[in-house]
Amino acid sequence: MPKPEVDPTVSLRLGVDRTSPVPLYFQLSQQLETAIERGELTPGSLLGNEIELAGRLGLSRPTVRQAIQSLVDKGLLVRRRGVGTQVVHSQVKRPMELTSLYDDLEAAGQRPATRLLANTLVPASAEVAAALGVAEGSEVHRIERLRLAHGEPVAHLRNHLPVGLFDLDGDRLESTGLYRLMRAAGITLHSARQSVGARTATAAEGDRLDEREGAPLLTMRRTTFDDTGRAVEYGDHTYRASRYSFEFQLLVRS
Amino acid sequence: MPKPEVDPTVSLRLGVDRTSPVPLYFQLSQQLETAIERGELTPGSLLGNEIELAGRLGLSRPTVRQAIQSLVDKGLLVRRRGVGTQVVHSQVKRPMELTSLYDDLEAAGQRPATRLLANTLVPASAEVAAALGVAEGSEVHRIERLRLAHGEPVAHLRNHLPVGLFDLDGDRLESTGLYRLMRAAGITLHSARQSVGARTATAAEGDRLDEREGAPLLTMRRTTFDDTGRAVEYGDHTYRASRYSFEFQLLVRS
DNA sequence: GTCAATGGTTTGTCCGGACAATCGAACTTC
DNA sequence: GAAGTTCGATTGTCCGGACAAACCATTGAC
Repeated sequence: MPKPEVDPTVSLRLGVDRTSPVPLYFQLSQQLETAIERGELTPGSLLGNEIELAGRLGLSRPTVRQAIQSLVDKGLLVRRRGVGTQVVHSQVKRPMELTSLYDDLEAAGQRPATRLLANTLVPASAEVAAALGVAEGSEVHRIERLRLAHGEPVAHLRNHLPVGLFDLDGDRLESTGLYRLMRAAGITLHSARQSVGARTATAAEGDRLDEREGAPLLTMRRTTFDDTGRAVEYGDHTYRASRYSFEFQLLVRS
Repeated sequence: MPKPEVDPTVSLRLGVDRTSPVPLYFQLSQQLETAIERGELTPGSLLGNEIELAGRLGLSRPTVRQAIQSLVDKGLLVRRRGVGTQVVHSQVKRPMELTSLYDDLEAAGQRPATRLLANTLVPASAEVAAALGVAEGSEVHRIERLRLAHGEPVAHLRNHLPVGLFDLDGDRLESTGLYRLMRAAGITLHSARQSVGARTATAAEGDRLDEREGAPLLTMRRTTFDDTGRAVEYGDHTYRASRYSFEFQLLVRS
């Protein structure tokens, strides 16, 4: 019985534009990714071997491998030596990224809004100084914001930032997220150290978030670093557990 | 004024063993990683250009690049075109991985223990069936465990698993983590979809975890998939917020 | 003094080739 | 029929080279 299993990439309109400044491997990986998203490459199907694929596209094998590897890193493909490359049966949504709550809510169609509660300079407490790597008592920015979705409070965000990093404009703080402002100021975010916990609301916290005293809160503390290793932000956030939870995908790094 | 900034890798004892079955790029990346951990490569220092490094080690540039790239992916190094490769000023600990609580506690020296509360076969509820991709009402394993650290309860773990995946031995469930058992059974874990939230404890939950009713709990729901896309586990866990929080590192994928 | 042009350094991308390691299936042997 | 063997297929690793793109410091022009 002949196996009618053909390389599913042959029917795809794959092809690269060599006049484009976009790297070839990136063009290919994007085309493959959209094909997977659209279901044109069905989960579990083999991809056809690299050498043949390279020949058909007029690319070298290293270039094709680079494209495939980037999708393997994203968790969309799985390679097996001696077998081939398969599309993962994916419930894959998105790995946990370093995004701001604002972008998350906006992507979910939740119409985020921000109410700026405070934007001042304060002496750094011991905790803040340790996180930001500055001297205790030295001046740092302190921002407090209330984040709303559909007009309802979702989270209380308190952030401390070193001075002189970029312009903290009150208007812009209300119209977008902090991370977007930092990126726009030329800061390259690199990594963050996070701690997620829970506690019950005090009376004051309850007032702020429209919850009762004793209501469950999700807490997140985060120190963010840029690619030079500087701490650029320290955040201490509380979320209404009734309105928010962290959703994310984890990949096994092998 | 002359800059005495020399390539710090020259003083390192770097070298590869070509008779070893370990890939050359892996040998190099490990040597670099340990050098960074030991502080022999200080944060912020340049690494010396790839071509010269390759020549010194008797390797090709692609191999050296592969080694460096793996450390960039781990967040230990940063590359800049026209500048060089720098060691990140790292607070880097560990990116969020797909680990079991058992391993986490053990790594932290917390002497974990497990009390097996239940290990039965039950018909799948709608929620479990949807998560595991089986028919509602079909039989699935149900495990309930209490996780202790230093003899104190830390978390209540309820897991559902499809039948026929591997042998669920009660003794082994008490002596190690679930993920270790799965890996030992030849299952290749690939990814997981997680949701982290908070709520207050009911009276029954309080009893189990040695907390009062109304105490804050951290909740985590997780569906884990293997590399074929099968759901291999669905977990519904509650942690004592007073004793546990999630600590992890996030990297910006660029 | 300030700004623009220049050039050197370094990483980014891409090529073509070679051999090894691993997997699965077909085949052989008992 | 079952177990071991062989073999083709596919990815993993490694090499050497070439040019492009981006960054930084220096130089030059105004």
